[in-house]
Amino acid sequence: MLDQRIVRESPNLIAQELKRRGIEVDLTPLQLIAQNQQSLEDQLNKLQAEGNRIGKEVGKRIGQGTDPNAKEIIDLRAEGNLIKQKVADIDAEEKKVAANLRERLLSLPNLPSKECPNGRGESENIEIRRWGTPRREKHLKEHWEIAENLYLFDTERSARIAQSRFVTLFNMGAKLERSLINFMLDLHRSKGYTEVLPPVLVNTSSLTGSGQLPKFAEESFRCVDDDLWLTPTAEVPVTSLHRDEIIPVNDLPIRYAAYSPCFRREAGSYGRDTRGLIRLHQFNKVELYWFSHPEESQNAHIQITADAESVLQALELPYRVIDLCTGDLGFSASRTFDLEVWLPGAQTFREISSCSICGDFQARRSSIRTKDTNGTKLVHTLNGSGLAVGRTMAALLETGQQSDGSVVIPKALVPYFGHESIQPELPTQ
RNA sequence: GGAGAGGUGGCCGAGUGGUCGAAGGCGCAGCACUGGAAAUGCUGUAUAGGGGCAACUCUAUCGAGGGUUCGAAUCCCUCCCUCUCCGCCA
Repeated sequence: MLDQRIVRESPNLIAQELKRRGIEVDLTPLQLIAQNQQSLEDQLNKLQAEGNRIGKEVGKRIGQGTDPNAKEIIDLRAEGNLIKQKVADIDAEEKKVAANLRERLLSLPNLPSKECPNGRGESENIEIRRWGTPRREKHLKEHWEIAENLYLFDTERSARIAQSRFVTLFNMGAKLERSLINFMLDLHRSKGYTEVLPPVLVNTSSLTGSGQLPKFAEESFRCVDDDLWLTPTAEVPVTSLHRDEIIPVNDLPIRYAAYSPCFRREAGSYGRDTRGLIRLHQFNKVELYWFSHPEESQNAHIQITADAESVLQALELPYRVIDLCTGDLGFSASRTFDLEVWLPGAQTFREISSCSICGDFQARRSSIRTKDTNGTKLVHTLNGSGLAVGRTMAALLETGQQSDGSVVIPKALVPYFGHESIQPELPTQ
């Protein structure tokens, strides 16, 4: 959420920055609403002050022995009643205007950071570095082909259980998923992250606090009877972990590594990535999340990205780092580095982690502050996948595939997985 | 699900209609004392929005929302949450 004061005083600044995202808005109506809200609040404050004065006067006079039924008291009471009526009217109006203002503010995306490159969309993103050597041989298989022979997962039967875009893992597939989650969490723990296993059902306030609501309701699964939603990413519950808190400055930065299943409707992606583990309604993810002092957040962004990269490096998975341009930026982000892993079967890079700095955007929505000698201020929040587990498995299978149908497991994962490779002749039962 | 108790400042805890934004304690910060520290003493210490160069001041907030009243932390209603006991359950 953007600062109301800026909306009131210099909305052009906002309009200018939103334009970089490709959003053309006239903020004059919003400015008028904000100013109107403030003017109503001002009137309200003055009336309330008058009402308080009368109330105290009555108390004082009765306390001094004036007969509660004396004319002067009755007159004061009448005056108080008059003010009460006016207060009720203005208060109702102010609430209406304030709610309208908030709703509109909540629907505006974050402003891109100065460093974020301008661009209209995906095609104008900037590659900033690569790591590792991609496998470029011909006839490499895609992960679902590899998995079929090894009987690692089944998507068709999963449609019987749930719907399309769900997966059931079996045997070495299930074990691989489990070992990847443990591996990632241990790696991040060793760097000082606090491990978190949050609720998977989150309420409306949590989704609003991190920016998924009100604009993206159609992307989340909802339990209508309970005001609860299935979390689309651990970013949501972890943000709300400190909602309405003032974090002591010495506790910053707070760094969490949260594992959670993630649920997304993937509305509007019909026909895309219909096979395999790339795009599912339910997938596992280990999410990195920082609450940072505002002055430290730039460095934090570099660090959280490096921490996400370290997983790919440990797993020997080649990748590249993309600096998303303003037109491709997510709603809450002010700048984002995407990590794209190389998928040898598809001969392409695919997003496996998105490392974003949100500035005070989520902190203002969620009211998360810190206090130092200069006063109380909003913290900055950052998030990055570390990593999406299903896509990691896809990359591992395609990268480790051998001509005999087996898959070699990277050394770092062997202690977790318990096998150096996955062999076709392993029993499937 | 049934019965009962309760939700007050960073924490504990007083407050049942009139200078209560809220006693007291703890914690924290500053100052004094000390060679240094402990102990002690003094002072300060919520958040948000408005006005003022500032000192300061106004408004709101005692789980949330509504009501009664000139006036509500205090009375009434609704909801949410927590705890205890019983039932059920992985």
